[in-house]
Amino acid sequence: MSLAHTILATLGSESYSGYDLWKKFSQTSKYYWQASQQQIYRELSKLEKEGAIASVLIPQEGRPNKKLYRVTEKGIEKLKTWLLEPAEPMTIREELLVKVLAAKLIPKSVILQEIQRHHQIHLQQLSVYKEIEQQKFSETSQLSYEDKCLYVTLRCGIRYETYRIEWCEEAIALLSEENHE
Amino acid sequence: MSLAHTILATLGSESYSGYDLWKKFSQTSKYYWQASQQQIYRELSKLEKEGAIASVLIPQEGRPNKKLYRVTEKGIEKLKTWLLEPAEPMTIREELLVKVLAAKLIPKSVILQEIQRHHQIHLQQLSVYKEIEQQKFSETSQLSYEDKCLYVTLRCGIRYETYRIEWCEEAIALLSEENHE
DNA sequence: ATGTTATACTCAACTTGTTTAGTATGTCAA
DNA sequence: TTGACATACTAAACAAGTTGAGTATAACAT
Repeated sequence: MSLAHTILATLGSESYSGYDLWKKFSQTSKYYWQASQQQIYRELSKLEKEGAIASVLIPQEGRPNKKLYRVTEKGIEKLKTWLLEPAEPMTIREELLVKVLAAKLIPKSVILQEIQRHHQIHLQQLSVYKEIEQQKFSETSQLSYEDKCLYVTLRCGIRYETYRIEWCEEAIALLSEENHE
Repeated sequence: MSLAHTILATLGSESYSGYDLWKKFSQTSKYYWQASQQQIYRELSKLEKEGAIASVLIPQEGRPNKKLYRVTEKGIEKLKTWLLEPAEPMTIREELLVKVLAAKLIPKSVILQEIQRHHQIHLQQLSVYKEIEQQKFSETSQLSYEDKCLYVTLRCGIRYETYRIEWCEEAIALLSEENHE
């Protein structure tokens, strides 16, 4: 859907190779869009074919050559057009919730451990985001509008992890109770 | 991915037609899995083909006939096997965040209005969930384990909407500031 | 010397998800 | 009586996402 637009937006500020984009997407961009390496390479060749991005081959010593991509005027226009369209709230697909929904079929300890595991994962991701917040956005009042936009996406990531953590804690508390009817 | 399992879990407690499932998925099941009518019908025929569910044709007067589906033993086994596997935290894909990321390319008012619109949508969804909470889960201490599982999924929906609402408010506050550097 | 990890990219098969178009019946309001 | 809406389902093309295999180079540790 908007992987193409995410790539265009990312290439707007800096040039990236497919591999760099993948690393960025699987690390810092985790909180707004995730994509696999193959998806990114495929999208890049599609975008290049339609002229939204252009590449230069960078010969490298000691490691494989790479293709550096940049957005073209056409790509900027495509991005702008999309930006003016309304964004739909994303559809929710929570695998863990489906498991909770059918939890009566398996031992309680299994589902509790699974929620506990997710709790840990989200705690860890939260600490990564908070680290970024401290290092890059400690003085909020002095950010440019562009940086504020970036910061707002990070805040969403932080709030997302917090929501997941708090839900895990509530779920464990509720399901651990022994006084079921 | 787990649409099939969501269907199996749903059919575990009650028989549904494809149409009924679609209504359930687009109304109350909004907070754990969403699927379109076509996706549900396709998944149903696939599940029936592999023997995980079975159907009976219910002739109806005054309206088209319908196929009522129920889970088979094989379906229960399939579900149980899946329940014992770990669930991966779902990938995040927030279209609105990608727009915020590239917001510098369009007038500030456009993005602020869009966030405002999402704020409204989530406020409304939250009130729907809170209504369900009041009507079905007002006395938490007296719920059976099975109902507690259901309640925990609703709590996730409530927390999700709250997280979105609070983020929208924070984003509007931050981006509205006039003292950018 | 061998295995592992990291860089950097391509191809193909497959499953999911979306979009659009149908078929058919009945209710209700303008 | 015409159109909109609700029920109930089917089909098919297309886009997006996943999984697995493969090519190639170089650094680093065992």
